Amino acid sequence: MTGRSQWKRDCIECPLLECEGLRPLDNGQLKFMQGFKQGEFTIDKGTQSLVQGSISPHVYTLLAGVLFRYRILEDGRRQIVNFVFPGDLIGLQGAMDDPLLHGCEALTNATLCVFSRDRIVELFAEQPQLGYDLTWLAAKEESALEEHLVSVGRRTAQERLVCLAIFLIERGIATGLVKKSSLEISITQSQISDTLGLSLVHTNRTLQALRKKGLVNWSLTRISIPDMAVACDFAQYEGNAGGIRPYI
Amino acid sequence: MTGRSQWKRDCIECPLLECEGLRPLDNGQLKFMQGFKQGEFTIDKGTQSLVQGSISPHVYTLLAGVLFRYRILEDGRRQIVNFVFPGDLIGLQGAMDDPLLHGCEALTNATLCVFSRDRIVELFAEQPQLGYDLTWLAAKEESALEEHLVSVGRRTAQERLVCLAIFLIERGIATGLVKKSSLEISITQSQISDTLGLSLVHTNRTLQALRKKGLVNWSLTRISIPDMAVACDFAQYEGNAGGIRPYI
DNA sequence: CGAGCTTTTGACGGTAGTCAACTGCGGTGG
DNA sequence: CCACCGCAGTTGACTACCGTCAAAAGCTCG
Repeated sequence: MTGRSQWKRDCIECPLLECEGLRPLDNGQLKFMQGFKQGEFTIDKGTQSLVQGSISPHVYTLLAGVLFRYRILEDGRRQIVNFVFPGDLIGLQGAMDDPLLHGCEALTNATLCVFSRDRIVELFAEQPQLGYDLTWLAAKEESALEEHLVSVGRRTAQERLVCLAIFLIERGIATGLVKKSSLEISITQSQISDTLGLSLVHTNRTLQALRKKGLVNWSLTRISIPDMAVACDFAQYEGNAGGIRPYI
Repeated sequence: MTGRSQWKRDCIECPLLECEGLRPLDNGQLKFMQGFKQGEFTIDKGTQSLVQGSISPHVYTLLAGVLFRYRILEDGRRQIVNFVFPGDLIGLQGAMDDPLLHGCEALTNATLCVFSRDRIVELFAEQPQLGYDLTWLAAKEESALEEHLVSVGRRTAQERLVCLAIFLIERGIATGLVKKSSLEISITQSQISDTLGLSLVHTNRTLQALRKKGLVNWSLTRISIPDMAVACDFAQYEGNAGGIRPYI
């Protein structure tokens, strides 16, 4: 795990408490989490956090920033599997006995909250509601992956791009990252293509086509969708990545 | 929910207790599950169980048989998202407040164990270990979906087919469905193509090519892999769908 | 100003999709 | 009993979406 280690901020000051899209913890839960929390650390944009293949003794909650998770095949082909927004949990799979099958890279500078995987069992025993929330998060993640799978398996290149844009914007809205209906985030076309199972060149051409159609404007630093309803209709997107989520 | 309703078999007689790949429940857990269980029912091969879009008041554990889960777009395009083997949980997402985004169809005659979603909270409160197991299952499912996503996004048609075959056989072994190193199950080529994001015709041709290469033999009723090591190598498959799983 | 990354563009090729017809098999019913 | 139907699989011809290769143009940064 790379990154600069930091002080241990109190959970009462947790930045996620002010996040619109997240259901805040109650006092008892905060107190428990305070003891559960091992610390925080930040990572810089572009750096790896979890590394594929390693067994991590930790679980993390993303406090700020955006990451993405990916898997890489032996010959280098990469598939980006999902994006991680504030409040999302990382490393749960690794915590469940198995070596980590995916890596994680930061799209922006980010800060993570660290928990010990060994003590997850305590969490279930002492805070059933938090255990339930953990399952909720896992189920939601599963649902997002399913939608993603539908895109890659059955949607055309243009539809995939539109779906991804909508998904990211919905998640951005829920986590307060969207301003003036556009999401400021740097995703390279190479990353987009690895997300959608397309080649870089084709991704580029498809993006241009969508700009021309006025469906999605996606530059290196910003995503915006002029008319969300039209876009959803075009891509046959129904998923709901918004809504209130629990966390930690 | 279609299907014939049945008597309520005791959990002590649960067929899953004898399944090699599943970690059996202890007596306390069995007792709890007995009260938690609402009944059983069977569905016939080819029938729908969960229906996309509905809100189900139940969660199910598959006791016998094999199902698959899928999502359908408005215009009819279908993506099969995963296969369900004995011991797997179904409907967790629906239980977590959201309308069900996928449907479920039986590949064989199957029998399901029914639980009430309302009482899931009790489970977390009274049986933390089972709550943990639930999360474990969700995390494992997530992991399987990721691997599937890598296939559809980044593997060639031949690799995808080989991966799927390996995955199904591994799961079949773990649940005792594999005999003489071949899995007897009826999956149509149409279903395969909807799983892998390919067209029906291309799936057919790819299957033939793999038969010719001697990598995978996949007929309407049976899947077998002559040399598992060679197949794994060919498909760059590392995932581990085997291993002991918890259930319920 | 040059190095390196990202985007863009052009040309070409191949994997995979579409359309369509035909075979084989099992079940149903006249 | 056999014609008929429906489903699954197979095959051929054609198309096109998308991948690969290659090169150039913009940008950022040291």
